[in-house]
Parts: sequence; structure tokens; C-alpha cells
Amino acid sequence: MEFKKYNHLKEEKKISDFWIKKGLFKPKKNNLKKKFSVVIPPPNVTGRLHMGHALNNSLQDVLVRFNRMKGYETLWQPGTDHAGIATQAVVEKNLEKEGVKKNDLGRDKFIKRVWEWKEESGGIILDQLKKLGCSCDWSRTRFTMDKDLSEAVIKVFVDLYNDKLIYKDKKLVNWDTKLQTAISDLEVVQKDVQSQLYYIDYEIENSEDKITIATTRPETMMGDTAIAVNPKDKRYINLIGKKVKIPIVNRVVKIIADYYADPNQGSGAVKITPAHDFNDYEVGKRNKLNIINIFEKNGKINKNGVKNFIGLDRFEARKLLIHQLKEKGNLTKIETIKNTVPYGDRSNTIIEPLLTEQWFVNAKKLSKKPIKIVNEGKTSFFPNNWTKIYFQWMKNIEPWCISRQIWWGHRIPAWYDESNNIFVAEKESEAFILAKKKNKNKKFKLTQETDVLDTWFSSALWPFATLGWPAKTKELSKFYPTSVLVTGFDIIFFWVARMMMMGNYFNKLTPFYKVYVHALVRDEKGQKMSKSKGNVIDPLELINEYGADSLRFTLISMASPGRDVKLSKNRVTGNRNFITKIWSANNFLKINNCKLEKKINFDSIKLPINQWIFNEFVETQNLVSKNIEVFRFDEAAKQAYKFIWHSYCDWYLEFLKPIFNSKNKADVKEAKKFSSFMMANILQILHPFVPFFTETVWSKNKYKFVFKKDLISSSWPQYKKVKKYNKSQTDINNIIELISNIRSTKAELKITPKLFCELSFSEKSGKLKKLTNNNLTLIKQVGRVSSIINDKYIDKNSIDILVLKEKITLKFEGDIDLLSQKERILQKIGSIKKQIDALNNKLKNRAYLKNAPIEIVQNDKKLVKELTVEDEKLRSIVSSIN
RNA sequence: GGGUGUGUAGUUCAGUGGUAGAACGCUACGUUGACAUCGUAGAGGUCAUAAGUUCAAUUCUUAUCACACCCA
Repeated sequence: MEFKKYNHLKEEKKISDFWIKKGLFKPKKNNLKKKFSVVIPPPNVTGRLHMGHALNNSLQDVLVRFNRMKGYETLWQPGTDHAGIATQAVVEKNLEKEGVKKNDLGRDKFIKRVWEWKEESGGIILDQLKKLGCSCDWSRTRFTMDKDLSEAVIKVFVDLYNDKLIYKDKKLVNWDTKLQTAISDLEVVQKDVQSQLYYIDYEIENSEDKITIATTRPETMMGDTAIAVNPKDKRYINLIGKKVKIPIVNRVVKIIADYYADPNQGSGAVKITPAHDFNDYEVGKRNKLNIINIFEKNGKINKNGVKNFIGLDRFEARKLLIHQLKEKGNLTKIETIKNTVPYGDRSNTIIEPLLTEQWFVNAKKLSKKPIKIVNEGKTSFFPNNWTKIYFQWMKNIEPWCISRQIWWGHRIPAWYDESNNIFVAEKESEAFILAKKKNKNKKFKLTQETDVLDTWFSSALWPFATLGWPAKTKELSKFYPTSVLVTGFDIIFFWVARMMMMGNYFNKLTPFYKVYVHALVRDEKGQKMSKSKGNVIDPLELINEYGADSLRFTLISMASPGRDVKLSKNRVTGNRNFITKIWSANNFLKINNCKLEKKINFDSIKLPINQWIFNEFVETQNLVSKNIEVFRFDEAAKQAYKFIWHSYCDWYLEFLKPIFNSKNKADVKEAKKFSSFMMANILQILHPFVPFFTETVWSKNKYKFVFKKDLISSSWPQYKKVKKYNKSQTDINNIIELISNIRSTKAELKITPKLFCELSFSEKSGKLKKLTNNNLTLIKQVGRVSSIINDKYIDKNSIDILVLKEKITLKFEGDIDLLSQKERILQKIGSIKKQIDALNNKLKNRAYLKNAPIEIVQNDKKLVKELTVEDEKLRSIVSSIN
């Protein structure tokens, strides 16, 4: 009979629509009152599904589906973030194509355009997550710019401001000259590059002497306000306090002593530009130096620069300055060095430290409670080593610059009057009241702050804002704190740490009990996937080609803790084959008319193979559950794979065949029902990993009528092993051992596997004879044994082998090449002898006998005995071969 | 410079203080009534190196080397 192949494209779409239409992803009340909740790491609204998302969300879906099946009231909260800079850039680019500039449009119209773009193409990634099978409650989808979430953001800002945890300050910040906004420390990438180190002579006033400084950024000379030398540097000690003239610039500055100057770096003397270097800024503060800013916001020299440099870009200015220094003879040396240079992670341009007014969060204060919470184990990291990294950062945290000079985002709720007084309030009307108090009877006009907030500021509120906070919603009380956060390590600082700060400040409880941190997905060679390398594997292509289930199973089974996922197409193929294997096993059941009409009473089954597979299943089911609970997704997947392919398909279904052919109606009936029952259970334990396929088969097999549930909402199998089946478990495992031995002997003798042989048992006390007689049909068919004979003699047609340390004889029709076996057995005897010798040596060692646990010693003694018996038997076999 | 992680079969990875495992790949045979997207059998490892702790180390400790990542 031919069966249709499994068509993942058709079935996945169908099942996905079915789940969503029936509302099966929504939290469902139950009498257990247990809750399980997860918030999705919100992808950028501009995002497209990449492998990182695929891994991250597959893992979340395993947890969510598993817990849903375990009967927990389960919520997976989905949504996207507004990705201020990225989204603004996308829309700006689109406008450019129309020949429109952002500034011509104006702020309000531009924002309107962004919303239009968002409505049209902002949901793509969510659809892609649906294709992956993510069982989020899509009806609750949130966006960080939604009205209610925005209100939460504003409230948090105002509260923190009133609590003096947000403040405005004029400081050096990381300035992106391309995007023309400040960015936070985390958004700066330090890159190792080759740079030129210029040695420049400064003339000392009223002296013939010169002092040489070394710099990689000569153009900032225009903002120099001192030269620093190390107070312990003997070369310069007598120059401290003297004045020097900056070449070209012709400003006179002092030589100061500061430990920041490193005698071993460059010339040991450094120019100090407090306005354009973080270290120099500190030196400036210590020594009360002037601060001269020489850059416009686009990185061009401003009016503080030397006359003919004004308006030049920073890099052009450098060229020109070097040229002029050369001409004047002040440039004494150029060295090529390796150093690190800060780049903007979005713009990929060199970041300029710039003195500007910005809004900051006092992260130091906010970090106190999150540190305590993790210390107390109220939130814990898996794998545990991320705790250290979290602490390291939290304990050295710097003020967080949250203002961005862009338009798309949450506009800071601060208003200024004409005298630049700041009024922070949730609404302009409230700010107005504050301003009125301040201005008494004076007339005033308010203007709102133009800056918006860092996108991560709103993401930090995600776990509670999405549940309705600040309103006291049912969802908030039910699902906050969330059970676990699943995330990549690359956003621990950006996101996890900040959620911990905000969550713990605004709620009594921490935002999540557990944080599972997974690794990066790389290509098969272990290289980071990147467009420039061209090694990106698109998850959607794989989904199309192999099915979402195959991709999911692959990612999940490769997610071992502390290791990157090295993905290759071969792996996905292998797992697609696994799904096909189950499909064809299910076809086998159909062909044999195996149906499940009602639930089975599994403690009263009779057939040993059914008893065996049941107990084996229970072991697997326990291992799968246990491993998911401790986030060992790889182990869980492996256990399920092993059981299904190797126990159920390879052996169990083979053992069913002789039963289906037998005349014993009761046996046949039990076998048909039980094999289906096991199939249903297999689908259940596999469902969190491969949801589409399992739900499809569940529905095609009409299991939903037996279980009265769709697979997704069925109950996770939680059986206990049936003790009285233990004997069958050992028996069947022994039979498998016997059959495997017969097969390998045939293969070694180069006898075609088709050929039947006769069996005889020479040992009177042997278990195997009894076992064989009890399971004759199984062994005959699966092991290809024609009959059991009693006559025991060795001739050209027969050979002795050891199975479970028991000697049995296989007899074939026709001659066999016994000598080929002799060599093999001799090798085996050799290796046994080695083992026996090693054990005996150990057992002679007094220290060993004294110190080792008794069980170990006894086990070794037992082993020696067994090996000796095996050795003797093998020797007798060899001696009989001539 | 500081920190973290990883080195186990050809490859990707599990694992363990006391007989070294899987998947993929490879080799041989096989189209047997679920499945060639398959079956059966097999080969393949000084568990990075060195020292230490221990009766016993691939496993614990330390050092070294290699690779990856984070921070400065």
C-alpha cells in the first residue's frame, strides 16, 4: 500500500491557522492554579527572522508547550519594540527615494510616516514567528509605542525624575556624528585598528626647549588645554608648571603633572583635550582645566577651531593639520600602532566624545536591588556562570544616557520655560501647573523637550508594561513575575540588567525567577553568520525546504549549555529524516489497522513486548521532562529521538510483525491497541519540539476523540513504571542482545542476513533456552531462526558463540568459514586477558583494597569472575575450530 | 591588561573519580510487506599538554598551549 508523503508546507499552514483560530495559545484556566509565563524578547519592528530568533523562540516554545501540557495556566506574551534609530533610518531611506528629506517634512509628519510604515510592514517578523510554530497569545501582541505602553514609559520617567534617579547633566557622551545623536556606552563597539601615532613638538615658552607629545588625533590640538606628564617621570620633572605654545593653534597652555600620563606610552607626555576624550575630561576635572569644544554635531570643526579649519570635517582637518605641522617642522615622527577606536554599532562611524546636555539614569542606585535579588537567588541564571558576568557589570555600572536626538520614540515628558527651568510631568497641563507655581505671576511659555528616550528604556519595562502596568490588571497579578526569560547573552546588559533594575524598582517582585541564557547560532565552521561573509542561513528558507519542525528540532537538540550552535544543513536533513521515520511508522500502524478507540488500561497488558515498550517509554518520558525542567533541551531531544527511533521503530515495530501474523486474537488486539497508544504518547512527548507534525498526526489518527483534546492542550504523559513489567523489560532486552549477536555473527561470516539458522543451547543452566522457548515466534522471525534443535555438535556447518556470557550454537545450511571467526575470537580473548590482568593487579594492591568503597571492589571481583568464565568459554570455542 | 568559556571518534557534540557515548559522515552487505528521507553489521579515541591530589584522574587542582567571546 502506498501512502502520501508528509507535506510540511501544507500541513504546517493548516495547523497554524487551526491553533490560532481556536484560540489554543491563550492562557487557559485550570484547577491547578499553577501559572507559567514568559515574555518574548521583543524583536525590532524592522526585524526579519534570523537564526538567533529561530533558536531563541524555539526554546521558549518548548518551555511554553511543555508547561501548557503539564496543566499550567500558560501565557507567552508577544510583541515588538520600536527600535528608534533603526526604524527612523528605514523610513528616512524610503523618503529619500521619493526625494523628500526628514527635516522638510517636519517632526509630526515624519512620525506619521513612521506609523504608516509600521502598520504596513512592521508585523512581518511576527508572521515569521508564527511560521516557526511559536504558541504566543497573539491576541495580546504589544508594541513599545502602543498608547498604554507609552503611558507606562512616561510614568516611569516622571517617577524616576521625582525620585531623583533621572537627571539632566552636561557631560561628555558618546556622540554619533552620522546619526547626530548621543548613544549609550553599550552601543559603542571598541574595534582594534591600525592607527598613526604622530609625534609633535610643542615649544616651551621663554626657552629653546621643546616637549614632544604623541597623539593619534592631532586635530584635537585645537581643543588642547594642557600637556600632562607623569609626576614621577624624571625626564619632565623640571618642566612641570612651564608653559607651551600649541603649534598652528598658537594658544599657550600649561604643563601639568598627572598620573594619567604613562611614561611608557609614546613620549610620556600627552596633550589634554578635555572636551574630546573621556580620560582627558577626568584629567581636566582634576586639574580644573578649561574645556574647549571644537566640533559641530556633524563632526566638523566649529568656530573655536583655527580659522582656515572651520567647517572642515574632522578627518580632513587632520590631514591639513599634519601637512602644516610637517611644513613647520613640528612633526618629528609617525609610528603605525594598533589601538582601539570606538565605533557606533548602528552607524559604524567613529564615535566622538562630545560635551552635551543629556538625560541620565542613576543606574548605580537602581542596580542595588537587582544585585541583592540575584545574590539571594530570587532570580537565577542558567547556565550559572552568567551570574558572574551580570554582577561584574552591575557592580561597575555607569550612569545610563537615555536621551536620543531623534524623532521616533517616546518624547521625554519635560518642558522648559523661557528661563530654561525644567518641569517634568506626565502631561503638559500638569507641567503647566508646576511652571505656574515657579513663575508666580510672570508670563511664560512652555516648550517640550525634543529628545526621545533610548529604545531600551521602554524595553526595560516589557515584563510588566505588557501585562497592563501601571493598572492593577488581572494579568499582572497572575503572570508577574514571569517564570523564565529566555535570551541570548549578547543582551544581558542591554536588556536583562535593565529589566532587573526597572522591574525591581516598580514592583515588589523581580521580573523573572529564572533567566536561561543561550548561545549564538554560527555556521557549520563556527563562524559568526554575517551578510558580508555570505554565510547567513535564512531560517525561512530552511522552513520552506525542510519544515519548521525539522529546523526547530535541530536547533533545540544542539542547544547545549555554554556552547554555540554550529548549524549545518546536514543536521536539518537528519532531523527531517527523523520526522519522516515517524510518519512511516505511523503508516505501518495504519496498514495494520491499529486504532485507538478508547484509552488503554496500561497496568493490565499481557504481551511482554508491550510491557517492555511501556516501561521503556516511562523512562524516556521522565528523562525528557526532567531535562526540559533543567533547560537541557539537547538531552531531552536526544532521549526522545533515541527511544522513538531505536526502541519503538527498530525493535518494537519489528516485534509486532510476528504478532500481527499470529492467530491469537487477543494478542493481536492488544498489540494493535497498544502500539497506537504508544504512538499517541510519542506524539505527546515530542509535541514541544515538533508541534506541527505531531498535531497533524494526532488529528489524522483521530486521537483527539480518544483523549477529548487537541494535542496541544492534551496532558503531558506522567506514568510510573509498572513493577511487574520489569521482568519483561529484561527479557526483551536480552532477546535483543541475542538477535543482535546472531546478526553480527552472520555478517562476520559473510552469510547473507536473509539466511535462516538453527539454534541450539548447550548449557543446561542457561537462561537463554527458556527465554527463547517463551518468545519463540519473536525470535524466529526477527532473528531469522528456523528452529531450535537439541543435537549439539560442531561441524563445518555450525559455530559456537557467546551471548550474555552463555554459549550457544548456530547451525547453517552449507559450509561456513570458521577460520575467519577464529582470528576474531583470539583477538577478543586477548582483550579480555588485558582486562583480567589489569583488574587482578588492582585487586593485589593493598591501598586499593583498603581505600576503595566495598561495592567497587566487589564489582571488580565479580567482573574478574565473569571475564574468566567468558575467557574459558571462548578458549573452548577456539579449540573446537580446526 | 582583566575576565569568561571551550579543547573527547573524520565532523558536531554529550558524559563520567572506578569498563569512553550519540548523531552525522565513512566502509561492507541488503530493495525482507512501514520507511532507501531506509535496514543490518562494522571500522574509528593516549578524552589538548605537563605536573599535582588520590588506592584510582578523561573527570578534581594548578600551570602551559590553542581557539572563541566579553570588558578596559
